[in-house]
Amino acid sequence: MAENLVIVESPAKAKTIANYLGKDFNVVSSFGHVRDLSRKKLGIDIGKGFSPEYEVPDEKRKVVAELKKAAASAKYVWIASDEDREGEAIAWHIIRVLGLDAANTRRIVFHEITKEAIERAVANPRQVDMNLVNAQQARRVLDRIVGFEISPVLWKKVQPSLSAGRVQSVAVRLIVEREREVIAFTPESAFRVTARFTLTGSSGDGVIGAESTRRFTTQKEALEFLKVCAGARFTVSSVNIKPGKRSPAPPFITSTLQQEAYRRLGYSVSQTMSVAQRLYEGGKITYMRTDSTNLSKSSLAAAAAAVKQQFGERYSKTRQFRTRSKGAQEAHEAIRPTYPDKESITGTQQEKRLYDLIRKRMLASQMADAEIERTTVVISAEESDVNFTATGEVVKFDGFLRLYGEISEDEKQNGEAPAMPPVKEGAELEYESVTATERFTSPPPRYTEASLVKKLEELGIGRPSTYAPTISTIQNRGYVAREDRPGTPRESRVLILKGDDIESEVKREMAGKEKAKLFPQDIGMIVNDFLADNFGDIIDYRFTATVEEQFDNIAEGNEEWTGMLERFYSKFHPAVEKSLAKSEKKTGERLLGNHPETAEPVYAKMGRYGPIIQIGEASDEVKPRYAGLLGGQLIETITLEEALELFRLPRTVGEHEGNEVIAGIGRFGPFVRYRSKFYSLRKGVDDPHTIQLDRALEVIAEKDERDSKKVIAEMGEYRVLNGRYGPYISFKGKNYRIPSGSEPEKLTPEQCREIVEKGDKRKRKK
DNA sequence: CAGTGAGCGAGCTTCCGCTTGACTT
Repeated sequence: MAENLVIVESPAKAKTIANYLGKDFNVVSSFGHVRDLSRKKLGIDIGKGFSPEYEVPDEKRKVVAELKKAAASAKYVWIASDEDREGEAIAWHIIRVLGLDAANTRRIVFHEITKEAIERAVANPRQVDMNLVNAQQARRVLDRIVGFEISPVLWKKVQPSLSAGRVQSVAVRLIVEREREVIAFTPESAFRVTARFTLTGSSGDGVIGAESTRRFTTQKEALEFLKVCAGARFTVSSVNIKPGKRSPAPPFITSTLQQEAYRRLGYSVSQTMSVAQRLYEGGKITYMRTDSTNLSKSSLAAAAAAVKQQFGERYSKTRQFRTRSKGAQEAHEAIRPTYPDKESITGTQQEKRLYDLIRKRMLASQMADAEIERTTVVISAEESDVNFTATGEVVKFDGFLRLYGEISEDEKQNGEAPAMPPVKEGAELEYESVTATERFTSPPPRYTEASLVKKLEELGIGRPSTYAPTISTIQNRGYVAREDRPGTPRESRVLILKGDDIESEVKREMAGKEKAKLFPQDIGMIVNDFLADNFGDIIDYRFTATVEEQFDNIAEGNEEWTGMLERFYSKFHPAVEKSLAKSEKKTGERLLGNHPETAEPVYAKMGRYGPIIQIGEASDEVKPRYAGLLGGQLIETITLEEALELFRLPRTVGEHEGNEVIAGIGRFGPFVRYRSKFYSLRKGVDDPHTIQLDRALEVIAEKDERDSKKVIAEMGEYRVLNGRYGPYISFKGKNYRIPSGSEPEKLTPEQCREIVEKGDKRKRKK
């Protein structure tokens, strides 16, 4: 038995370290925290100095038992959890849960997993830092109090099962406020003038694309300018060549990896994390939850060697980046390939692409700046004081761009800045065309998952391990949804001057088209407004930064952690009491106007099952009429006309064989109903408002046909069915997968029974 | 699962951060 037991947080890390430490060390993992506050109860005795009641959760029992056993047979226990607030607390909890003796327990830390770093750590053990542990306890207890005291207020005042918290509520607030900016935005248009010039005569040849230095607010002004341009003599009035350079971005941390994987590969935040997790477990990359851009010495050397080997000496430049994010705890390295010289890996397509991105970003960060020559040409005509400018870019030395090109939003739209033909001052030009295009200003952009992470990180809210879960939480609670929008058609006017003729055109474009953007939902807006009214301090963007400062004070030993909580709670708890004392329930009710025929009031508000329109006031005599809002409609913005439109459904389409055919829109979209069976209508194909009986019957027949094919075979209680994931067996309300290789049509009842029994066994193992 | 609800009441929901499974009928 090994004399030494080393406990780290992650099993993948344990495996690597074991290789460096050799036979005398048994390296095991705690799988993160081993205990926490009770899941059900508040778990804090506020009256007794905020004393926390910790429990080992069920799923951690096994790990703890194994750790205990391993510790009992070791002479020395080394706890090598991360060197940050959470890591220190993990170490302390392990000591308490395992009942370890301080005398033979050693706390060690390392920031990178290299032989040298680990040997240095082992040579310098220390004790658990209780100040740091207390800072974590303060953080934990504060988050629990905020979450577990505000959420029940929401259950009473808004809706059951809702939640609020220091991180998620700010995330929702960002999205709600951005949406309101978009709603309040009115686009303005102006005419942007571009021209294509050709060099003439002795000036050489080539084409230059240029843009006017002025924009014109009205079509009339734009037209007048084009008239001035017609027949004007254009010359190059100045040529300015400026050298410039571009530097590579730092290697990835969690938030930048999520952003780039979204931008370049289209991965969602959670997708990126799970692919990265697999790469990490396979030993292909370093740890993927990190806020540090630091690179280990050995990886810098490996990267330099790889760059020199692939591109030559001139391309290599060793750099170390300073971490810039707020509140970074820097317990790990940047995300990089374990072996930077390894160009590709085996794995799924997704894994290969993400690895490639991580590797290129890291190697590029160790490459030389790109050298660029930017040419700006000013073109003018005597007839007008409005000039044209053209810019061209020539890459003199590509440096890191060779490996990791940039894609800015501009470049995505316009492509690379065009190359410029060589021109001299005074060169004469002729226009091929001059085009005035009406352009509209855009509202501030809605958040994507990735840009929300970026914003949260800027505000210092949340940690690398929580970005992805937070985004899931606010979607699971129904506060926000990731949606596409087709946009609305908009006309843009275009004037084109060619020769002496000016033509006008109207271009149709889609305004406000969105893909995978985060949209607030009604319940998110109502909860946000409720929190803003009652708990403004908590959802203030600076709240986390303020408490983080206090946690830092505790960590440095300058403040008692219970004192800090005392001060916080003495202000926070009265706000909870006050919000409970207010009797009204928040439904976000909004009066849209009065019904044009009956003059009854029409309201938009939150119902038990979602947002609804209500016509009429509820009383003993009057029973109001209700209709649900459609996807994309908001209580805040729906108009009276749109609201009344909703009452045209459900409608009777007609009668077939003595039964009514009804069309409507339900929780899962538009449908027709026939003999109490529902048939979904495809968006963009059939509209429940207008669908006719013959078409409705077609839809019904199609689905009945599909359903009849659903049953492959029926053998008493066993039914072989066709499902979303292929054929399966249905037995007593439970479903079972059919092993691959067997033909579902030819299954016998005996084979079915076997499959079901095997399936049940698998389930029971869990 | 396809409507926005009788009445009453018990029981439930919830945080953030550290980790990885199990599970895809």
